[in-house]
Amino acid sequence: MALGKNYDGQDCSLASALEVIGERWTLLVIRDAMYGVRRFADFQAHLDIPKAVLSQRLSALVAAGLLERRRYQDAPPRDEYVLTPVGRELWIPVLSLGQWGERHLAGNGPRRLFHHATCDTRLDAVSFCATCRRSVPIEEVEVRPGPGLCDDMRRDQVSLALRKPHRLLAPILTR
Amino acid sequence: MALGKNYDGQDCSLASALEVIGERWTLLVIRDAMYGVRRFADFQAHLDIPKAVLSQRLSALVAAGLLERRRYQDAPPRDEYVLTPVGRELWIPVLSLGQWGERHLAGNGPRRLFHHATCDTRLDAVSFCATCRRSVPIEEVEVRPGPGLCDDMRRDQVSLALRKPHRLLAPILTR
DNA sequence: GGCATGAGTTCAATGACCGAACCGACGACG
DNA sequence: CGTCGTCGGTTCGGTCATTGAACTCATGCC
Repeated sequence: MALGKNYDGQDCSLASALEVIGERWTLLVIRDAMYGVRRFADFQAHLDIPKAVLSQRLSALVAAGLLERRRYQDAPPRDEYVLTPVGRELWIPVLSLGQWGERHLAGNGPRRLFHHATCDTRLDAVSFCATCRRSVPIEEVEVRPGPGLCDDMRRDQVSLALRKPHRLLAPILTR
Repeated sequence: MALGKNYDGQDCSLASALEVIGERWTLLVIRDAMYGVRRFADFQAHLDIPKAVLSQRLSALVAAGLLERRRYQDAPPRDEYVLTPVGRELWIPVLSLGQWGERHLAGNGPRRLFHHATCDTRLDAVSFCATCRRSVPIEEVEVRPGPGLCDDMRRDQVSLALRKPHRLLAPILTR
């Protein structure tokens, strides 16, 4: 059976989710949007993704309501892409999946550490703050470079910006 | 840039995870293995997945250490596929992603409910039991049909088995 | 006017998915 | 013994998705 773009025949919520975020590159685009990437060129440079694929993914995420397109300049017309509240709620699945990858696959120690921005506590794999004893929404999370982040790696502006602690969702303004 | 099967060039744990579970169908296979599906024919019938794709996915998951292949019969030789502890640890990402899909995309109410098998409490989107005040591992979870599950749907043996409460990981033995 | 930049679009080659058919090794049955 | 059914695949050619490279358009700047 053709799974199809819309996962016909699969009667479950997971399939519905995969229908939106299951294509190649999509979850990485969402992850970058969580870091605060907003501009086409920044997504493209940081992910090194083919432009045609990025264009299609961004449009699909806008159509699905996970990103919204915002005009940031009129002449020439320039749009940026910002996570909606629906998109933001993917924070826990994205975090927990990344932590699973880090624990079982990655090696070299954690590349990114996620902290509760207000009390500085490092969060667990489901964004739980042990100090405040509550789950922390993405709006209150700060990402920091971890010991596994190599210094000789990416030179795009987003990678450079993420070498310092950075509040999630805060725009990474590269120009 | 070619993302490649091994997500070359992506320096992050999420990409490592997607390298293993990011292909079409893979996460649905893992989800079925969590329900207790073990036999090739059962995965195939429940998911209605092309056999060649299923065969490749199962082999890849075995190679990656998420599933193990077990001989359940010698004449003729017959293997089944069982989640390893590494595969089981995908429970939270899979659950939270499914809950996101249910909340924002699915409609018709929840098709599956997940309960703490020992105290009967319904679990939240990160498998937290509010009664016991702890996160519940997959080994202690029971899946039940929810109000959104249609009675006129799938007729494969796995779907029929899941119409009753069923302990996760417990083998669904259809023959 | 020429060049650089940003946000794409186009296109042909390659790889992944898919439906359909097929295969081999049994066990069951008449 | 021969035939059929079942299981766990394998094969194959057509369709779709991804990709690298080139290109386009609309600006602003020098």
